[in-house]
Amino acid sequence: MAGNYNTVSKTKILEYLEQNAGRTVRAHDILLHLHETGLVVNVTTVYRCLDRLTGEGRVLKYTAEDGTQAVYQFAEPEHHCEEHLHLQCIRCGSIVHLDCDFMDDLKLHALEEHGFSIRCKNSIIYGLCKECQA
Amino acid sequence: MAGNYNTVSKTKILEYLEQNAGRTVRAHDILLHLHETGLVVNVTTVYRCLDRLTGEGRVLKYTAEDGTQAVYQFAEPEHHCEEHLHLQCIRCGSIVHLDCDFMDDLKLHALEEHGFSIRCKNSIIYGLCKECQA
DNA sequence: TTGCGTGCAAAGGTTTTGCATGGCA
DNA sequence: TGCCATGCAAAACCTTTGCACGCAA
Repeated sequence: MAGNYNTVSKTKILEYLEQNAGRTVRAHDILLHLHETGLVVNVTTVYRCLDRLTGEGRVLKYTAEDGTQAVYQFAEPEHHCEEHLHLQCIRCGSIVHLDCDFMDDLKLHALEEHGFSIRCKNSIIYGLCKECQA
Repeated sequence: MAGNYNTVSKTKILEYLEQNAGRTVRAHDILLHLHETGLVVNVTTVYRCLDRLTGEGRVLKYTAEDGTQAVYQFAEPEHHCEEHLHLQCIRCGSIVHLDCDFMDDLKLHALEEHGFSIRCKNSIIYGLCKECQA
């Protein structure tokens, strides 16, 4: 089974994602960070670790607003990120978790009024956060 | 100013998008369709026409669920697609317009409770449509 | 005639794959 | 020891760019 081994690369990548839990990061950011801390890994390894972490549900994968590359976000275990939507600021990249009662209203409305069953995985709503609306 | 000229390519591309208004299509789909109808155009032209149409607000651009490529959708002029979110079925690709009063509630909730100002452009929520929930 | 649109070829960027080697348990 | 993870190089893939030519208005 994949993802069984806890290697240095995988651990360090998850740590970095956890430190940046409030935003999304690109594969390139991770690579740069690892190199800065003295851990020389290959891009391929970064992608493969991210795949495993995504498969384990410990990391969420989205697409950057420009659509040119994938971005990754730490999935805080106790936050149940698979069950609510995320809002991302197009200026600073910060993430807002829509983990409130309104999320239930939204799911219910989509289902009852539009016959649509929302899957939060991969979904992302863009906009501007409080700080960036100036 | 860009987009002034109404060329055959641009017209045919918009027609195809209008015929498929209920779903999103990829640049490759457009190219294939044009070739099938006997109009031989280059991929570059397809991308450039799509850019102009997107700039004019006549076409919406998203990212496919897998994040590997861009998808395009006809923006029905009278529907004000810039003002509401869209739900897309991950099985059949069909699009549901969230153009109802609930959309106002959602915008208001995001703003008042999370300080977040939603931009519908590029945003897409994935899930399963009525027909595909079986 | 002016300037935008197009085709072609090439490059750009991110992500994936094959194969041999290295490392975890 | 057995299997998974990694590095390296190359490929795949979508998309963009430069330049010369063609076409719309």
